[in-house]
Amino acid sequence: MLEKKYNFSINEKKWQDYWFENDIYKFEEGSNKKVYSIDTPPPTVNGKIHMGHLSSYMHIETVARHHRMLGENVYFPFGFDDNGLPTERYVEKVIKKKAYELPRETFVNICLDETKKLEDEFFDLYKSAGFSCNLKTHYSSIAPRTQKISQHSFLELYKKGKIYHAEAPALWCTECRTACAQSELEDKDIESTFNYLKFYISGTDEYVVVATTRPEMLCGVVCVFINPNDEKNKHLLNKKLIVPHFGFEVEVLTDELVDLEKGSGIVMCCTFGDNVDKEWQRKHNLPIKECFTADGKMTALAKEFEGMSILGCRKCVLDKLKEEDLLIKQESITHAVSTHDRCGTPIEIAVKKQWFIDVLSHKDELYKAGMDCNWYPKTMRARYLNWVENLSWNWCISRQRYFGIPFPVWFCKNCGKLKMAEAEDLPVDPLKDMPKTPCECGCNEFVGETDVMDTWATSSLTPQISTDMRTGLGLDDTMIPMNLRPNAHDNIRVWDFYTIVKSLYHFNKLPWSDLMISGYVTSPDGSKLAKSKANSANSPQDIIKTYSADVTRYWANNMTLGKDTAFSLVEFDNGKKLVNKLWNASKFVLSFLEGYTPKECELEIMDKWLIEKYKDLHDRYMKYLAKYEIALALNELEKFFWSFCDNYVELVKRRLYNPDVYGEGACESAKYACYHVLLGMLKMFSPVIPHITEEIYMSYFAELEGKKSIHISRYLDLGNDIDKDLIAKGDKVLDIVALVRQFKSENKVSLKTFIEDITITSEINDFIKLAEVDIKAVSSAYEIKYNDGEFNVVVGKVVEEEPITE
RNA sequence: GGAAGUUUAGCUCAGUUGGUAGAGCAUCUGCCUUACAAGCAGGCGGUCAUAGGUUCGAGUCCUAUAACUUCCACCA
Repeated sequence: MLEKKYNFSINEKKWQDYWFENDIYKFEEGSNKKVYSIDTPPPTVNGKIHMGHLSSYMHIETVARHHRMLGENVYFPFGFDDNGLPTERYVEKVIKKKAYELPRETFVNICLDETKKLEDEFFDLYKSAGFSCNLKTHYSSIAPRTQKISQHSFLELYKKGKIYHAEAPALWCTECRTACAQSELEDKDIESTFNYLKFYISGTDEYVVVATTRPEMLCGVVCVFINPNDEKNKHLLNKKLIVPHFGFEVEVLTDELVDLEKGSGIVMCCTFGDNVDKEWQRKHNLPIKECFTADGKMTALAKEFEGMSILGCRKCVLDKLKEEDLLIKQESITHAVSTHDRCGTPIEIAVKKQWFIDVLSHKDELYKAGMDCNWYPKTMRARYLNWVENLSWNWCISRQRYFGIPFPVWFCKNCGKLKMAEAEDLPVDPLKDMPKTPCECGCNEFVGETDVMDTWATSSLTPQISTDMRTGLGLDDTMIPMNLRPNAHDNIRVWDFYTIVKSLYHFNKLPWSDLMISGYVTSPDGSKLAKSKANSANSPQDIIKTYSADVTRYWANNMTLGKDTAFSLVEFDNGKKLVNKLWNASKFVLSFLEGYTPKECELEIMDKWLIEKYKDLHDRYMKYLAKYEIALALNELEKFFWSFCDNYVELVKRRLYNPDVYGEGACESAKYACYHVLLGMLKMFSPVIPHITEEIYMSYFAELEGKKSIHISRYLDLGNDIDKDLIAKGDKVLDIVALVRQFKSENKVSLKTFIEDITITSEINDFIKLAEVDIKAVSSAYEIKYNDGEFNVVVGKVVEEEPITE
């Protein structure tokens, strides 16, 4: 028997431990069931998890549990993304020191310690949310086995000519002192000034006006551009201009990209101030002048400003220009500047030796791959395609950092030639290990590559990393394509894109067939939820503690797929009510089922009706979930459940209470319907609210079904042959009951008040007569009278005494 | 500048392939009914952003407009 009140804090813990200890969710090796594999997002280990992350995982959870109950063998791995810049920045904050202030090895060791601590915290949270992924054996993106796969991928793609090492312009963060990728850019509105400067024409007293937002880059000007159709300025061609203050001369060149309308129509080009400069440098083969160092200090080119920060130098140069009467005017502007998403520092372009994966020459294939994947919701495909179309940089995978997977590469001390590691020796650390064979030039001494890989170079291999946990096959396509990649929409251009790149290049296959894209949880005012706010009162830990994991999961699963939702605690109340109602309804129904074993019997008409309604619900529920529309499936189920409580149970409870009055057969029939429909509903609720459904299931159904958990049982499928006619007629009976209730409500009497008679006019009286006993019981009526005709119900007089049944 | 999304009851949102506008919350009126007052019954409340179009019929399809949101590009 179920207790009077359900205590979630005791029960949730109880079942979490039970599931964990009994390996309820384990992947069944050697089973011949259909496999359903999920490429679980490994959380980035760089701080706290907020409600947005949690809700996204709760969607994945529901899908995993759903497929398990469809009878599939669900591969639901788990891992941590615990290397790379995000982790380094987290650690730098914790220890209040920059990575470069410590010896490399010391810093890496601190990273390993700190991530371990955080991972324990994450682990507890995942468990307390009732997650059914494999928490026992998880992968880590810094672990040796992962390093091996990642380095192997590097070697393979290098062999295939997809990776190249080149001194080329790359996006550079002066704060993190590393190169980064296009996907790490984030626009930020920054206040600045547009400065109109005098460029004198060499050998004359005339000058032209050139506008710039970056006067500190004057020392790096390599030429000046005008539009080839610029009549006003064409006299400048073949003349030289003098760069203000710095005094050196530059040529005037033409290019279509120059906007005639902007500024004076004359643009200075430095290498590199922005993307266009990068284009021009390549196109016109311009010299490269480095104005600043890796950490954002001006170089000797800046003359007296050497050593200053970029912004400091800007200010001093402007002062100087004013002093020398070279600054005509300044306009205040706010413009969008590309910044580094990890630290918010404006991104520069710097030339360094970097490792790149070629993506620009495969745009077409990458575009097609996006077309071939199934995106849920469909509109998310556009974001991917939009990103691929706008790609303008090859994927720079090298980072001048420390806590990452090293490149398995050395350089010969003698000839400087690259030396790649052998696949069988992986993983290698080129700073500790040495190649086993000499260089082609005969030299035996090497210098290891100090750069490390971008974290996405590794996490783009999660299909292989998680497969490897099972098979130990490393870089292998045994489980490719996986069934599902779930993540939030911010990761489309990053993780999803890079994973497609790797899978296409390695195996010429899509990494997965389906993508399920979650929306964001925003603050109540609609702004982004920041990780920094995760410690507030609404931390996942606190929410789960206060509202239970089930209610939190209910909340998360009510979000429409792909749509951002403002976080609101009010929404949790519905979940609380549902859980409470489910408990009470189950308690009530089970009180009649004690000792009952289901067996076929002659069914009363309204019991048949309920079964048909259930089949209809089951059908719609499955169709929605097949499209990952969890919220809609849940909504259908809830509507059915509340109607089951308020209508069906009310209709049959007297039959259940009084078999002596209504007959054993009528009671059996109600029990049959109650048993199946309650069980079926519990199963359908269980992916979303796994704890309370388990508690109810285990108290009664588990033994009869011979299962050790509801979560490894199958859904209750009562067939697809739905009798729509019976459903419509039964619904008419509910209409009659509703009209009687309305009558009593309008007359302000209790629903149990007895009435003399009900006169029903309808065209389906033969059917209604079959339900007469139930109608009489629920409406406390003495007598039902029938007329043929258009549907109408007339309720008779209220009477004082109890009607005599039979 | 390009793309996507949103606009439905006071609030938060559902609304499958076109067929009489839905739920929860809020509010109001009742009801302690042998599971549940964290409940039950009932009521009030909507020119479905605007303007056109297709259709026997449009919240749903098409075209334009407006407002808001997001992504991308621009960054001289």
